Amino acid sequence: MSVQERKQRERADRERLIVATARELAEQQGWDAVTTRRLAERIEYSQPVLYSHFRGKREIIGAVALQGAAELAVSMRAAASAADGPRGRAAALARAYLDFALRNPAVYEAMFQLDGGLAFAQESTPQPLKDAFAALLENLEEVAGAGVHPGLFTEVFWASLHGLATLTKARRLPPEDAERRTDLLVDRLASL
Amino acid sequence: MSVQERKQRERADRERLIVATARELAEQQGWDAVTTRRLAERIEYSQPVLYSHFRGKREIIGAVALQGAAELAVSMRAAASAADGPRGRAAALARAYLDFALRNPAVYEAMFQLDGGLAFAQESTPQPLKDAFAALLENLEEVAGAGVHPGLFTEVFWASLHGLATLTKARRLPPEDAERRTDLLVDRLASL
DNA sequence: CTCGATTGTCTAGCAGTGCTAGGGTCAGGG
DNA sequence: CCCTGACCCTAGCACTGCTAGACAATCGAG
Repeated sequence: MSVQERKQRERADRERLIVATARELAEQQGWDAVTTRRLAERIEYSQPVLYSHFRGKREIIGAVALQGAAELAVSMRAAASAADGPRGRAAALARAYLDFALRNPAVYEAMFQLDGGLAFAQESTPQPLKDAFAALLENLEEVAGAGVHPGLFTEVFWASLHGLATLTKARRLPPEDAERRTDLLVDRLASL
Repeated sequence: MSVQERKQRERADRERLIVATARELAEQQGWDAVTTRRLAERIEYSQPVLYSHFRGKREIIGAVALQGAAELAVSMRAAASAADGPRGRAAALARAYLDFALRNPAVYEAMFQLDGGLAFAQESTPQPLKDAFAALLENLEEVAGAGVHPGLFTEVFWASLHGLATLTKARRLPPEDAERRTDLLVDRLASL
Protein backbone atom coordinates (compact mmCIF):
# COMPACT_ATOMS: atom_id res chain seq x y z
CA MET A 1 0.00 0.00 0.00
CA SER A 2 2.53 2.55 1.15
CA VAL A 3 4.70 1.58 -1.78
CA GLN A 4 1.94 2.50 -4.19
CA GLU A 5 1.40 5.72 -2.34
CA ARG A 6 5.06 6.60 -2.60
CA LYS A 7 4.99 5.92 -6.31
CA GLN A 8 1.95 8.07 -6.80
CA ARG A 9 3.62 10.84 -4.86
CA GLU A 10 6.76 10.56 -6.96
CA ARG A 11 4.69 10.65 -10.11
CA ALA A 12 2.93 13.79 -8.95
CA ASP A 13 6.28 15.34 -8.08
CA ARG A 14 7.61 14.55 -11.50
CA GLU A 15 4.56 16.04 -13.13
CA ARG A 16 5.07 19.26 -11.20
CA LEU A 17 8.71 19.19 -12.24
CA ILE A 18 7.72 18.93 -15.89
CA VAL A 19 5.38 21.90 -15.67
CA ALA A 20 7.85 24.01 -13.70
CA THR A 21 10.66 23.18 -16.10
CA ALA A 22 8.56 23.95 -19.15
CA ARG A 23 7.59 27.27 -17.65
CA GLU A 24 11.15 28.13 -16.73
CA LEU A 25 12.47 27.21 -20.15
CA ALA A 26 9.70 29.18 -21.85
CA GLU A 27 10.42 32.28 -19.79
CA GLN A 28 14.13 31.99 -20.41
CA GLN A 29 14.19 31.25 -24.12
CA GLY A 30 10.62 31.44 -25.40
CA TRP A 31 8.11 28.69 -26.14
CA ASP A 32 9.87 27.81 -29.40
CA ALA A 33 12.75 26.55 -27.31
CA VAL A 34 10.46 24.27 -25.31
CA THR A 35 10.87 21.11 -27.34
CA THR A 36 10.04 17.69 -25.98
CA ARG A 37 13.67 16.68 -26.29
CA ARG A 38 15.06 19.66 -24.40
CA LEU A 39 12.35 19.36 -21.78
CA ALA A 40 13.04 15.65 -21.34
CA GLU A 41 16.75 16.31 -20.99
CA ARG A 42 16.20 18.97 -18.33
CA ILE A 43 14.03 16.73 -16.18
CA GLU A 44 16.56 13.96 -16.75
CA TYR A 45 14.11 11.50 -18.25
CA SER A 46 13.51 10.37 -21.79
CA GLN A 47 10.87 11.88 -24.06
CA PRO A 48 8.22 9.17 -23.72
CA VAL A 49 7.97 9.92 -20.00
CA LEU A 50 6.42 13.27 -20.88
CA TYR A 51 3.71 11.43 -22.75
CA SER A 52 2.89 9.28 -19.75
CA HIS A 53 1.89 12.49 -17.94
CA PHE A 54 0.46 14.59 -20.76
CA ARG A 55 -1.16 13.79 -24.07
CA GLY A 56 1.27 16.05 -25.81
CA LYS A 57 2.95 19.42 -25.83
CA ARG A 58 -0.42 21.19 -25.90
CA GLU A 59 -1.40 19.78 -22.54
CA ILE A 60 1.88 20.89 -21.03
CA ILE A 61 1.20 24.40 -22.24
CA GLY A 62 -2.28 24.09 -20.79
CA ALA A 63 -0.89 23.07 -17.40
CA VAL A 64 1.39 26.10 -17.35
CA ALA A 65 -1.58 28.27 -18.31
CA LEU A 66 -3.68 27.00 -15.42
CA GLN A 67 -0.89 27.63 -12.97
CA GLY A 68 -0.59 31.15 -14.31
CA ALA A 69 -4.32 31.78 -14.09
CA ALA A 70 -4.32 30.86 -10.41
CA GLU A 71 -1.44 33.22 -9.72
CA LEU A 72 -3.01 36.01 -11.71
CA ALA A 73 -6.24 35.71 -9.74
CA VAL A 74 -4.34 35.92 -6.48
CA SER A 75 -2.38 39.01 -7.39
CA MET A 76 -5.41 40.80 -8.83
CA ARG A 77 -7.40 40.17 -5.66
CA ALA A 78 -4.49 41.34 -3.53
CA ALA A 79 -4.11 44.51 -5.54
CA ALA A 80 -7.80 45.29 -5.49
CA SER A 81 -8.20 44.78 -1.77
CA ALA A 82 -5.29 47.12 -1.08
CA ALA A 83 -6.89 49.93 -3.09
CA ASP A 84 -9.54 52.45 -2.06
CA GLY A 85 -12.79 53.15 -3.82
CA PRO A 86 -14.37 51.60 -6.92
CA ARG A 87 -12.23 53.64 -9.26
CA GLY A 88 -9.07 52.86 -7.32
CA ARG A 89 -9.83 49.16 -7.35
CA ALA A 90 -10.34 49.16 -11.10
CA ALA A 91 -7.03 50.95 -11.61
CA ALA A 92 -5.22 48.58 -9.26
CA LEU A 93 -6.74 45.63 -11.06
CA ALA A 94 -5.53 46.90 -14.41
CA ARG A 95 -2.04 47.53 -13.12
CA ALA A 96 -1.85 44.08 -11.52
CA TYR A 97 -3.01 42.44 -14.73
CA LEU A 98 -0.52 44.24 -16.96
CA ASP A 99 2.23 43.76 -14.45
CA PHE A 100 1.62 40.03 -14.47
CA ALA A 101 1.72 39.95 -18.26
CA LEU A 102 4.96 41.91 -18.27
CA ARG A 103 6.68 39.81 -15.63
CA ASN A 104 5.52 36.43 -16.97
CA PRO A 105 5.36 36.84 -20.73
CA ALA A 106 5.63 33.15 -21.52
CA VAL A 107 2.96 32.18 -19.01
CA TYR A 108 0.72 34.92 -20.34
CA GLU A 109 1.28 33.59 -23.84
CA ALA A 110 0.32 30.09 -22.70
CA MET A 111 -2.86 31.43 -21.14
CA PHE A 112 -4.20 33.63 -23.89
CA GLN A 113 -2.31 33.19 -27.13
CA LEU A 114 -1.11 29.63 -27.48
CA ASP A 115 -3.29 26.60 -27.84
CA GLY A 116 -3.27 24.76 -24.55
CA GLY A 117 -6.38 22.80 -25.39
CA LEU A 118 -8.39 24.66 -22.74
CA ALA A 119 -12.02 25.64 -23.03
CA PHE A 120 -12.92 29.25 -22.31
CA ALA A 121 -16.22 30.88 -21.44
CA GLN A 122 -18.02 27.55 -21.09
CA GLU A 123 -19.15 25.27 -18.29
CA SER A 124 -16.23 22.98 -19.03
CA THR A 125 -13.81 25.83 -18.47
CA PRO A 126 -11.26 24.83 -15.80
CA GLN A 127 -11.75 26.41 -12.39
CA PRO A 128 -8.59 28.57 -12.32
CA LEU A 129 -9.66 30.32 -15.50
CA LYS A 130 -13.17 30.91 -14.23
CA ASP A 131 -11.70 32.18 -11.01
CA ALA A 132 -9.38 34.65 -12.69
CA PHE A 133 -12.34 36.05 -14.59
CA ALA A 134 -14.31 36.16 -11.34
CA ALA A 135 -11.54 38.19 -9.71
CA LEU A 136 -12.04 40.79 -12.41
CA LEU A 137 -15.81 40.66 -12.24
CA GLU A 138 -16.00 41.06 -8.46
CA ASN A 139 -14.13 44.32 -8.54
CA LEU A 140 -15.62 45.77 -11.69
CA GLU A 141 -19.30 45.40 -10.98
CA GLU A 142 -19.36 48.70 -9.15
CA VAL A 143 -17.86 50.63 -12.07
CA ALA A 144 -19.79 48.96 -14.88
CA GLY A 145 -22.34 51.75 -14.88
CA ALA A 146 -26.10 51.74 -14.72
CA GLY A 147 -27.87 49.47 -17.15
CA VAL A 148 -24.64 47.81 -18.23
CA HIS A 149 -24.34 44.07 -17.76
CA PRO A 150 -21.35 43.55 -15.43
CA GLY A 151 -20.23 40.42 -17.25
CA LEU A 152 -20.18 42.22 -20.56
CA PHE A 153 -18.34 45.16 -19.06
CA THR A 154 -15.77 42.83 -17.55
CA GLU A 155 -15.22 41.19 -20.93
CA VAL A 156 -14.59 44.56 -22.54
CA PHE A 157 -12.29 45.63 -19.73
CA TRP A 158 -10.37 42.40 -19.94
CA ALA A 159 -10.11 42.52 -23.73
CA SER A 160 -8.75 46.06 -23.61
CA LEU A 161 -6.10 45.08 -21.09
CA HIS A 162 -5.30 42.04 -23.20
CA GLY A 163 -4.81 44.25 -26.24
CA LEU A 164 -2.44 46.53 -24.38
CA ALA A 165 -0.54 43.57 -22.96
CA THR A 166 -0.06 41.70 -26.21
CA LEU A 167 0.70 44.67 -28.44
CA THR A 168 3.26 45.89 -25.95
CA LYS A 169 4.80 42.45 -25.61
CA ALA A 170 4.99 42.04 -29.39
CA ARG A 171 6.62 45.47 -29.72
CA ARG A 172 3.70 46.81 -31.65
CA LEU A 173 3.38 49.68 -29.18
CA PRO A 174 6.21 51.79 -27.77
CA PRO A 175 6.90 50.44 -24.28
CA GLU A 176 7.71 53.76 -22.68
CA ASP A 177 4.11 55.06 -22.71
CA ALA A 178 2.63 51.92 -21.21
CA GLU A 179 1.55 53.56 -17.97
CA ARG A 180 -0.05 56.55 -19.63
CA ARG A 181 -2.05 54.23 -21.85
CA THR A 182 -3.22 52.24 -18.85
CA ASP A 183 -4.31 55.37 -17.03
CA LEU A 184 -6.19 56.66 -20.04
CA LEU A 185 -7.95 53.35 -20.54
CA VAL A 186 -9.08 53.03 -16.94
CA ASP A 187 -10.11 56.66 -16.96
CA ARG A 188 -12.47 56.11 -19.83
CA LEU A 189 -13.81 52.67 -19.02
CA ALA A 190 -14.45 53.15 -15.32
CA SER A 191 -16.50 56.20 -15.92
CA LEU A 192 -18.18 56.50 -12.55
CA MET B 1 16.34 44.67 -73.11
CA SER B 2 12.71 43.74 -73.44
CA VAL B 3 13.66 40.19 -72.62
CA GLN B 4 15.02 41.31 -69.28
CA GLU B 5 11.89 43.32 -68.68
CA ARG B 6 9.71 40.34 -69.41
CA LYS B 7 11.73 38.24 -66.97
CA GLN B 8 11.44 40.87 -64.28
CA ARG B 9 7.72 41.04 -64.86
CA GLU B 10 7.41 37.27 -64.62
CA ARG B 11 9.41 37.27 -61.44
CA ALA B 12 7.16 39.92 -59.94
CA ASP B 13 4.12 37.93 -61.01
CA ARG B 14 5.47 34.85 -59.37
CA GLU B 15 6.20 36.75 -56.19
CA ARG B 16 2.61 37.96 -56.09
CA LEU B 17 1.48 34.40 -56.71
CA ILE B 18 3.50 33.19 -53.74
CA VAL B 19 2.00 35.78 -51.42
CA ALA B 20 -1.53 35.19 -52.68
CA THR B 21 -1.16 31.44 -52.36
CA ALA B 22 0.27 31.67 -48.87
CA ARG B 23 -2.62 33.89 -47.85
CA GLU B 24 -5.20 31.61 -49.38
CA LEU B 25 -3.72 28.52 -47.79
CA ALA B 26 -3.50 30.24 -44.41
CA GLU B 27 -7.13 31.33 -44.57
CA GLN B 28 -8.26 27.90 -45.62
CA GLN B 29 -6.28 25.72 -43.23
CA GLY B 30 -4.43 28.02 -40.86
CA TRP B 31 -0.80 29.15 -40.84
CA ASP B 32 0.37 25.80 -39.53
CA ALA B 33 -0.62 24.31 -42.86
CA VAL B 34 1.49 26.85 -44.75
CA THR B 35 4.67 24.84 -45.07
CA THR B 36 7.32 25.63 -47.63
CA ARG B 37 6.70 22.30 -49.31
CA ARG B 38 2.95 22.73 -49.65
CA LEU B 39 3.38 26.30 -50.78
CA ALA B 40 5.94 25.27 -53.38
CA GLU B 41 3.69 22.54 -54.65
CA ARG B 42 0.74 24.92 -55.01
CA ILE B 43 2.69 27.44 -57.06
CA GLU B 44 4.09 24.54 -59.07
CA TYR B 45 7.73 25.28 -58.35
CA SER B 46 10.24 23.64 -56.07
CA GLN B 47 10.98 24.87 -52.55
CA PRO B 48 14.23 26.74 -53.28
CA VAL B 49 12.34 29.07 -55.60
CA LEU B 50 10.60 30.52 -52.55
CA TYR B 51 13.98 31.39 -51.11
CA SER B 52 14.96 33.28 -54.22
CA HIS B 53 12.09 35.68 -53.49
CA PHE B 54 12.04 35.73 -49.69
CA ARG B 55 14.64 35.15 -47.04
CA GLY B 56 12.39 32.62 -45.40
CA LYS B 57 8.92 31.87 -44.18
CA ARG B 58 8.94 34.93 -41.93
CA GLU B 59 9.26 37.27 -44.87
CA ILE B 60 6.36 35.59 -46.62
CA ILE B 61 4.22 36.15 -43.55
CA GLY B 62 5.43 39.74 -43.53
CA ALA B 63 4.40 40.22 -47.15
CA VAL B 64 0.90 38.94 -46.39
CA ALA B 65 0.76 41.27 -43.40
CA LEU B 66 1.63 44.32 -45.49
CA GLN B 67 -1.02 43.44 -48.02
CA GLY B 68 -3.53 43.14 -45.22
CA ALA B 69 -2.52 46.45 -43.67
CA ALA B 70 -3.13 48.24 -46.96
CA GLU B 71 -6.58 46.68 -47.28
CA LEU B 72 -7.46 47.43 -43.68
CA ALA B 73 -6.54 51.09 -44.13
CA VAL B 74 -8.75 51.31 -47.21
CA SER B 75 -11.79 49.79 -45.58
CA MET B 76 -11.43 51.83 -42.41
CA ARG B 77 -11.25 55.06 -44.39
CA ALA B 78 -14.23 54.03 -46.47
CA ALA B 79 -16.26 53.22 -43.39
CA ALA B 80 -15.34 56.45 -41.64
CA SER B 81 -16.13 58.68 -44.58
CA ALA B 82 -19.57 57.09 -44.92
CA ALA B 83 -20.43 57.86 -41.31
CA ASP B 84 -21.73 61.04 -39.74
CA GLY B 85 -20.27 62.93 -36.83
CA PRO B 86 -17.14 62.25 -34.72
CA ARG B 87 -18.87 59.61 -32.63
CA GLY B 88 -20.31 57.91 -35.71
CA ARG B 89 -16.95 57.83 -37.40
CA ALA B 90 -15.33 56.25 -34.36
CA ALA B 91 -18.03 53.59 -34.24
CA ALA B 92 -17.75 52.92 -37.98
CA LEU B 93 -13.99 52.63 -37.63
CA ALA B 94 -14.30 50.09 -34.84
CA ARG B 95 -16.80 48.02 -36.79
CA ALA B 96 -14.65 48.08 -39.93
CA TYR B 97 -11.60 47.00 -37.93
CA LEU B 98 -13.32 44.11 -36.21
CA ASP B 99 -15.04 43.11 -39.39
CA PHE B 100 -11.72 42.88 -41.15
CA ALA B 101 -10.27 40.75 -38.37
CA LEU B 102 -13.27 38.47 -38.51
CA ARG B 103 -13.26 38.06 -42.27
CA ASN B 104 -9.49 37.65 -42.65
CA PRO B 105 -8.36 35.84 -39.52
CA ALA B 106 -5.14 34.51 -41.01
CA VAL B 107 -4.15 37.87 -42.44
CA TYR B 108 -4.93 39.51 -39.13
CA GLU B 109 -2.76 36.93 -37.41
CA ALA B 110 0.09 37.68 -39.80
CA MET B 111 -0.22 41.38 -39.08
CA PHE B 112 -0.41 41.42 -35.32
CA GLN B 113 0.34 38.04 -33.81
CA LEU B 114 2.88 36.21 -35.91
CA ASP B 115 6.44 37.25 -36.46
CA GLY B 116 6.72 38.65 -39.95
CA GLY B 117 9.97 40.40 -39.22
CA LEU B 118 8.33 43.82 -39.48
CA ALA B 119 9.18 46.85 -37.38
CA PHE B 120 6.32 48.64 -35.64
CA ALA B 121 6.08 52.13 -34.18
CA GLN B 122 9.45 53.19 -35.58
CA GLU B 123 10.76 55.18 -38.52
CA SER B 124 11.68 51.96 -40.27
CA THR B 125 8.07 50.78 -40.05
CA PRO B 126 6.81 49.95 -43.57
CA GLN B 127 4.45 52.48 -45.10
CA PRO B 128 1.29 50.31 -45.18
CA LEU B 129 1.51 49.81 -41.42
CA LYS B 130 2.05 53.50 -40.75
CA ASP B 131 -0.83 54.24 -43.07
CA ALA B 132 -3.23 51.89 -41.30
CA PHE B 133 -2.40 53.58 -38.02
CA ALA B 134 -2.85 56.96 -39.69
CA ALA B 135 -6.31 55.93 -40.85
CA LEU B 136 -7.24 55.37 -37.23
CA LEU B 137 -5.57 58.55 -36.02
CA GLU B 138 -7.23 60.80 -38.61
CA ASN B 139 -10.69 59.82 -37.49
CA LEU B 140 -10.07 59.64 -33.77
CA GLU B 141 -8.43 63.00 -33.14
CA GLU B 142 -11.81 64.63 -32.74
CA VAL B 143 -12.95 62.19 -30.04
CA ALA B 144 -9.71 61.96 -28.10
CA GLY B 145 -10.89 64.58 -25.66
CA ALA B 146 -9.34 67.77 -24.39
CA GLY B 147 -5.81 67.48 -23.09
CA VAL B 148 -5.42 63.93 -24.38
CA HIS B 149 -2.64 63.26 -26.84
CA PRO B 150 -4.37 61.94 -30.00
CA GLY B 151 -1.60 59.44 -30.71
CA LEU B 152 -1.88 57.96 -27.26
CA PHE B 153 -5.65 57.80 -27.50
CA THR B 154 -5.38 56.05 -30.85
CA GLU B 155 -3.02 53.50 -29.39
CA VAL B 156 -5.46 52.74 -26.60
CA PHE B 157 -8.38 52.55 -29.00
CA TRP B 158 -6.46 50.25 -31.29
CA ALA B 159 -5.26 48.03 -28.45
CA SER B 160 -8.80 47.63 -27.16
CA LEU B 161 -10.07 46.62 -30.57
CA HIS B 162 -7.14 44.26 -30.91
CA GLY B 163 -8.01 42.65 -27.62
CA LEU B 164 -11.60 42.11 -28.66
CA ALA B 165 -10.54 40.76 -32.05
CA THR B 166 -7.97 38.28 -30.77
CA LEU B 167 -9.90 37.00 -27.77
CA THR B 168 -12.95 36.46 -29.95
CA LYS B 169 -10.90 34.73 -32.63
CA ALA B 170 -9.25 32.49 -30.06
CA ARG B 171 -12.64 31.58 -28.62
CA ARG B 172 -11.77 33.22 -25.31
CA LEU B 173 -14.92 35.34 -25.53
CA PRO B 174 -18.40 34.16 -26.51
CA PRO B 175 -18.86 35.21 -30.14
CA GLU B 176 -22.53 36.04 -29.86
CA ASP B 177 -22.05 39.21 -27.80
CA ALA B 178 -19.40 40.66 -30.08
CA GLU B 179 -21.50 43.59 -31.24
CA ARG B 180 -22.65 44.57 -27.79
CA ARG B 181 -19.06 44.59 -26.61
CA THR B 182 -18.02 46.79 -29.50
CA ASP B 183 -20.82 49.25 -28.79
CA LEU B 184 -19.95 49.42 -25.12
CA LEU B 185 -16.29 49.99 -25.86
CA VAL B 186 -16.88 52.78 -28.34
CA ASP B 187 -19.43 54.29 -25.99
CA ARG B 188 -16.88 54.59 -23.22
CA LEU B 189 -13.79 55.50 -25.19
CA ALA B 190 -15.28 58.10 -27.50
CA SER B 191 -16.75 60.01 -24.65
CA LEU B 192 -17.50 63.28 -26.38
C1' DC C 1 26.65 28.96 -86.06
C1' DT C 2 29.30 27.60 -82.17
C1' DC C 3 30.97 27.86 -77.77
C1' DG C 4 31.72 29.51 -72.93
C1' DA C 5 29.42 31.89 -69.18
C1' DT C 6 25.58 33.04 -66.66
C1' DT C 7 21.18 32.44 -64.95
C1' DG C 8 17.66 29.72 -63.27
C1' DT C 9 15.71 25.55 -61.31
C1' DC C 10 15.63 21.05 -59.30
C1' DT C 11 17.02 16.90 -56.55
C1' DA C 12 18.72 15.46 -52.44
C1' DG C 13 19.97 16.16 -47.96
C1' DC C 14 20.73 18.31 -43.11
C1' DA C 15 19.35 19.12 -38.50
C1' DG C 16 15.60 19.70 -36.05
C1' DT C 17 10.35 18.93 -34.60
C1' DG C 18 6.21 16.11 -32.09
C1' DC C 19 5.10 11.69 -31.19
C1' DT C 20 5.15 6.33 -30.70
C1' DA C 21 6.21 1.21 -31.22
C1' DG C 22 8.85 -2.21 -29.25
C1' DG C 23 12.20 -4.27 -26.33
C1' DG C 24 14.51 -4.62 -22.00
C1' DT C 25 15.09 -3.99 -16.96
C1' DC C 26 13.88 -4.14 -12.42
C1' DA C 27 10.93 -4.49 -8.40
C1' DG C 28 6.64 -6.84 -6.01
C1' DG C 29 3.81 -10.54 -4.86
C1' DG C 30 3.00 -15.43 -4.74
C1' DC D 1 13.13 -18.09 -5.95
C1' DC D 2 10.77 -17.22 -9.94
C1' DC D 3 7.28 -15.10 -12.57
C1' DT D 4 4.62 -11.15 -13.76
C1' DG D 5 3.69 -6.60 -14.60
C1' DA D 6 4.91 -1.85 -14.30
C1' DC D 7 8.14 1.27 -15.91
C1' DC D 8 11.41 3.50 -18.94
C1' DC D 9 14.57 3.88 -22.84
C1' DT D 10 16.31 3.28 -27.61
C1' DA D 11 15.19 3.82 -32.08
C1' DG D 12 12.42 5.33 -35.54
C1' DC D 13 8.47 7.69 -38.32
C1' DA D 14 6.79 11.53 -40.86
C1' DC D 15 7.15 16.02 -40.85
C1' DT D 16 9.36 20.99 -40.52
C1' DG D 17 12.51 25.18 -42.46
C1' DC D 18 16.31 25.70 -45.10
C1' DT D 19 20.49 24.89 -48.37
C1' DA D 20 24.44 22.76 -51.17
C1' DG D 21 25.47 21.16 -55.42
C1' DA D 22 24.24 19.21 -59.88
C1' DC D 23 21.99 20.14 -64.06
C1' DA D 24 19.75 22.43 -67.98
C1' DA D 25 18.40 26.36 -70.56
C1' DT D 26 19.51 30.75 -72.30
C1' DC D 27 22.41 34.59 -73.55
C1' DG D 28 26.27 37.25 -75.66
C1' DA D 29 30.79 37.06 -78.02
C1' DG D 30 33.56 35.58 -81.70
